[in-house]
Amino acid sequence: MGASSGNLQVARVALDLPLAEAFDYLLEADLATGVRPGAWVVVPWGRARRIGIVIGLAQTSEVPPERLRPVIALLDDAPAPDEAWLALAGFAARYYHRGVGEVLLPAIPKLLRTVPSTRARISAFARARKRAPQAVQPGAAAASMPVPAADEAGGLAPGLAGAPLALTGAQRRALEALVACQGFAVHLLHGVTGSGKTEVYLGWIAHLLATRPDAQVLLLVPEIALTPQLFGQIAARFAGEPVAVLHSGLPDGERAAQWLAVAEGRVRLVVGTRLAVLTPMPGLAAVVVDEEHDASYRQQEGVHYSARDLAVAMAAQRKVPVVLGSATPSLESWLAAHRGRYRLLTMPERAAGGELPRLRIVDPRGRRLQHSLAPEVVEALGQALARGEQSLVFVNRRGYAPVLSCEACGWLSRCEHCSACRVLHRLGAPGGGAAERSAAASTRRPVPAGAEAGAPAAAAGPSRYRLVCHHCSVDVAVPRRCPDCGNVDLTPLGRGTQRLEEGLAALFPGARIARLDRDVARRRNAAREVIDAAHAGEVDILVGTQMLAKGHDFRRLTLVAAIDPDGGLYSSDFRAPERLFAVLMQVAGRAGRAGAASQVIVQTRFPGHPLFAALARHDYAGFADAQLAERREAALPPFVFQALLRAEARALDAALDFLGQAKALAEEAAQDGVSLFDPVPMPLMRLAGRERAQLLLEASSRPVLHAFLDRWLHRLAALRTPVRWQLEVDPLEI
DNA sequence: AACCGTGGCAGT
DNA sequence: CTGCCACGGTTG
Repeated sequence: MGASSGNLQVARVALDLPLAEAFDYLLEADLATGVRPGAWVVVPWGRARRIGIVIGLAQTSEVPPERLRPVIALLDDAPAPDEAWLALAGFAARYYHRGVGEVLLPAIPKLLRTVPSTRARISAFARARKRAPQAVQPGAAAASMPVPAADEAGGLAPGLAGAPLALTGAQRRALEALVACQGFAVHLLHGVTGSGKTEVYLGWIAHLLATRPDAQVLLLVPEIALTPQLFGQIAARFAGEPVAVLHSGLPDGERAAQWLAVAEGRVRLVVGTRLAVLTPMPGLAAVVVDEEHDASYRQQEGVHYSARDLAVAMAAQRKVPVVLGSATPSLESWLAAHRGRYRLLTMPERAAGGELPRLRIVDPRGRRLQHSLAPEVVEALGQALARGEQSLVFVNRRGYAPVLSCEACGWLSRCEHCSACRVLHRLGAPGGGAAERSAAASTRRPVPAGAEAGAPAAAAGPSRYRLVCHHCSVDVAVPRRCPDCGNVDLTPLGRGTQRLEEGLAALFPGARIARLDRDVARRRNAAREVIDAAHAGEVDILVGTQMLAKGHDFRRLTLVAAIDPDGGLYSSDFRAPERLFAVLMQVAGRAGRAGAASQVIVQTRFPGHPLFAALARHDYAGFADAQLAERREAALPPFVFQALLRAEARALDAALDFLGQAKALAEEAAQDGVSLFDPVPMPLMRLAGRERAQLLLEASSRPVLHAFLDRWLHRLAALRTPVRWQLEVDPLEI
């Protein structure tokens, strides 16, 4: 155990392993002088070799010297050591209670962290360095960013003029506050949909880049937001400025090239999804997190970090300002603004001068519904159609119907592997037999009247429908008769996007209807085609999920109808109302952006719910304050701090047993301010054939939480168990 | 995580 | 007696 003394040169190396520890290696004389923290090295790992990052140097090691093996090579071709990057990874590792290597190495593109073969004539770094990011072209989409050409790295000559913009008073005030800001500060930019937040970000970024030649700025966006529209705005503003784009959909070579250009400070403007936050940025001068409330900032694999929270931590470490922007900020950010930790910048009006849409709440109960639509909805759609204006029908369920049932015996289309029902999906267009792939993306002509008659499973034959589990993706044929009682008359319950699309086609035979959801978007470019068609005025009614909610600016859209968005209202998840309010606000915000009078109709069976009253007033602040009061009363986040231990095993009892042992250990390590709950099966208890359970714990403060977790995890790691487990800090779904 | 060695048991 | 898998301990 005792540290050996002596004059060793030891490098502590972080490796891509799910282990908390870094590993010690000897630095032999030839490397001892060149290796610093942050250096990229090749080390032996058993019989293999791995790339690691040196996180520290020492003269001694806990490991007996005879067991230390030497560092094989220093990758002197790699980016220069970046201490700020190490510091951020160190913070993330401590905060999420994981190893530094688990944070650092997955943040590096695969091509750059594979051990170089001795036969390769040119290193991966040299290859990646040859391609440098280019300026964004107007209309470029993230998936089809211009392929960087060789030797364009030096192409930073161009002017930054950008089109001078007419800013609203609120935009100008927000921009002035940002421009005046020196050092670390968090700004919460709360602007209603259409208030022009992007112009404020871009104006600020332009100012920074114009005044500081070496500055780098990071613009984080949600997954779905890498749209042509955003790149159009960037291109208009930053003519000729190379822009790096980082997201998980890039081909390996391109990802490596973009990443390296950022890490070496050759690109000043970086736009990316959550993973971009862990890219080294030597010149970081500012960070923007757009739609900061968005759940896609949470990494779901490996270390479950929040890119928004890491962006704030990084800004604090680097002493630079950060802007969190949203029309519906997370309650965590809203509270921080209330308490004065964040500076609140408000933009209450739309930039184009358009009125916010009028909002009506319609109760479908006891009404004569047509294809599950209340008369007010049908009438408003008809009127918009007659005026030649566009409508958007929002349903947050994809597929044809959420469940298939047997009314004779109560059978439901449950998934065998998950605790959820399989969703009925239609494979072809309602009128023809074409496959989903070809039919869905294009706008359709109406189907012959009566096409929807009867229950589809029976009327159309099972081959045109499938039952799909949205959790494990198992996809089975629709049974011809009830598996339990033999009844041939199976009934789809509820409505998804496909069934609503079909209903609308029957109601409005002359209308051009297009659907957009994840099924449509699966086909390459299909989402783009639908959006383009909508922009070109080739669509009268858009039907879809929240995919339609973000970032799009449909000029002729004057009606938004949200159909039965009730799922979130009385859910066991205390964050459900917050998410529902955000998505409704966002989808409502698609209406009337060009200034035309517009309306939003929410069809709901709970018209008296205060959420809708606040929504009708466009009153985010009122809603958020009421939610915070409830959360305070119930001692829920953001007033307490949570962590969740999840366990997964073939049998539920094994998972629960493990969590029981974990709880016993926790009670030994517990302290004032920490409360432990009982192990319970997870809401989606069974997933892909694995049984899952969880143990929730709460603490009165972050320091208390982290001190407790340190002691607890130490004991937990010593517990040998076949159960897979993982700790989630600040869990979003409980 | 990936790899190795050990040990149990079935099969030729 | 060999071969295969399952488990558990190690990797510096």
